[in-house]
Amino acid sequence: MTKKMLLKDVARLAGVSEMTASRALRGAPDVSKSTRAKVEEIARAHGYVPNRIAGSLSSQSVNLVAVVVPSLNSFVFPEVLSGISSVLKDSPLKPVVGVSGYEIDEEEEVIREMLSWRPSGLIVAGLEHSEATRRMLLQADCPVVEVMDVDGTPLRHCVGISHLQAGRDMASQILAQGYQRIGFIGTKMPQDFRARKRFDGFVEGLGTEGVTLVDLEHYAGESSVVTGRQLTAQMLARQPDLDCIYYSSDVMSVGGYMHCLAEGLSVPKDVALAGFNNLQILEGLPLQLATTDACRREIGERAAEIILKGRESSDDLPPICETLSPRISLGQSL
Amino acid sequence: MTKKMLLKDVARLAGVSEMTASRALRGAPDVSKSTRAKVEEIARAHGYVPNRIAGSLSSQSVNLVAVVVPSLNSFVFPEVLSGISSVLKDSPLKPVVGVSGYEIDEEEEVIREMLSWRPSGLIVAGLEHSEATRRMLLQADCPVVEVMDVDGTPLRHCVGISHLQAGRDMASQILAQGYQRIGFIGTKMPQDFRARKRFDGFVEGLGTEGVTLVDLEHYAGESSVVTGRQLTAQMLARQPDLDCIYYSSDVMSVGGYMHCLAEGLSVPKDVALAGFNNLQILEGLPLQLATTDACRREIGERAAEIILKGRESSDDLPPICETLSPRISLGQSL
DNA sequence: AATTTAATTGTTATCGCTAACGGTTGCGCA
DNA sequence: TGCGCAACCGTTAGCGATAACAATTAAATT
Repeated sequence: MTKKMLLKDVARLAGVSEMTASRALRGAPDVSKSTRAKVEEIARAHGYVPNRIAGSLSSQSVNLVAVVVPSLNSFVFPEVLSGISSVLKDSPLKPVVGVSGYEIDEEEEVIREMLSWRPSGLIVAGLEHSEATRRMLLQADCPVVEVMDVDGTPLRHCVGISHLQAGRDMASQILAQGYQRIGFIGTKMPQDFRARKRFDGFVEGLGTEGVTLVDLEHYAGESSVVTGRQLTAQMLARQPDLDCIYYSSDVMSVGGYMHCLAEGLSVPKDVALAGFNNLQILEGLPLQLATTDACRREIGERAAEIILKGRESSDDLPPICETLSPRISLGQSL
Repeated sequence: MTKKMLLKDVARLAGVSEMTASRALRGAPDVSKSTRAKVEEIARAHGYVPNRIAGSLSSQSVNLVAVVVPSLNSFVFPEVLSGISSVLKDSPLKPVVGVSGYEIDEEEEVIREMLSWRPSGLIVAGLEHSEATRRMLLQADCPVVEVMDVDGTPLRHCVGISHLQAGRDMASQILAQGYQRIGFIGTKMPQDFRARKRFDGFVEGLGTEGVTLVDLEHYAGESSVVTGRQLTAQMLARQPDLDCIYYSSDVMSVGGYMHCLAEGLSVPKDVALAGFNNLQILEGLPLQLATTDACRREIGERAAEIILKGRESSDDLPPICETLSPRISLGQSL
């Protein structure tokens, strides 16, 4: 009870060999009911916690799934995680999260760290990686799933939506409502490739109708309500006759809406607003803001299913690429 | 390049012993510049990723800090994490997050899993654990820090605030503003011990002035803006003459505020609102909502510092308990 | 030149657990 | 009685790295 218990201690106290104790505690077969009970009893009584470092080294298997996301503050990845967890729930696998901070070099470091633990699978947000990261992922002897985005060349497996298309679709919806003087406000712009793709798709979509952006703000920091509010205030000050703003995230569009509330502007009469992600935060607002559902939870679920599938089949899984269809909801702000 | 590289492969290719290769790659001293360069070059060229499972078993040290929190959706723990990360940044330690879902049994399982990896430290939210968890934590041969809450008996180290006091303080502030018909809305109530303590402190605080709660809602699900809005609507329908509502979280008070905006109620004239946590989401609102800063980031930082300190000193750290002082901000909603 | 001393590199022995395989026991059935 | 087959349990040999110590070389000192 005092010093750290090892398997051999449990075995000795139970009067069996280490191997039998190991089998008993792991729920492996070939152990009689009675000895299993005795071993379990002793282990519990002495607070034995198996050393998975040793166990994993020996069994050459680690029941962890590495999940690498850019941020945990952005409200978007916790939902992906929760999709992953729910699928992994009734399997021996557990998700482990790493955060890359929207930095491609940080991502490399995090992924190297993750892979050094030899996980049973790896799920990473995005298709853009450093060359070294790409090599690591290709050589990793576990299934690797790139998620969120399908605009690009997946290494092998991939689950996501087309952000280019999401941008285009929102553009066509906005144009269909008759808006003409349109602005865009985005955050993390150089680094957030998906936001960038939505922007590109949006501009392209406007272009097909001969419309060009009236104003544009690319903010380097992370999304937040207050940032959305400030940038909206600035943009409307610059362009008083703007009639619609598309934001890189709902967090920002909520900020824009807050600005309108504070200034007594009517949405969408004075200015229309649209965001992206369909975050939960939109739900309680007095006005339903337009957004595109990014299928975050489902992406997590599908990715986890691929990992599970890869574990079952001994040989390599054929490449899987699932493109989900995001749903636009116009709400009352367009 | 094709098959998985081991240290011995790197060593062979570099024409040195495994030990030298190991030293070179770990940046250990006693390796000549030239051989170090050669080894590093070969490792990089072949995409060698060290096996930390083996390394950790051998060195009997794992550079991970386990962090167990109830949830990642609640907007509150990511900030604690970020405090932890920032302190761990320039140390070899890396945080690993586990989620207990506000369930004491789930927490036990997650902590057992975490400890089975023999981390260098463990940070866990809350002071309430199952008996088995308590035993595990006492026996763990790494520093354990309980965070967020100081109302109770810490196992050893502890960093947090008094939620009882936070509740009392908010009560006295509210009473000082002259409110008398007061309601409380809380979520995760049976399981979220800290919300419960704030509630208890709040009721006690009101009691010292002879005031009792007019209405009370204990919602089982997680906090969200929309839930806050709905419960507020219901409560105000039941108690039209309520003049103030205290919420278990800012997420909920924002929902209450949204209800007021939607219904054209004036805050605080028609009803005053107060939340807890000082979440970032409060920042962009048209009206500053009253709240108490829970010192989340600082709690994370202090906890991480204790872990680092514990690593340095070979012998056991004397128990440390840091009680931070939450700051109330009245904003414009009281 | 002989001998320290420091700088490098190699050898050996684990780390704690589990895969693989080898025994032992007991029972059914011919 | 004796063979075959489960059911159970033990022995041996690593898993891939590193700590600790031994050995070698090179540089420095007397």
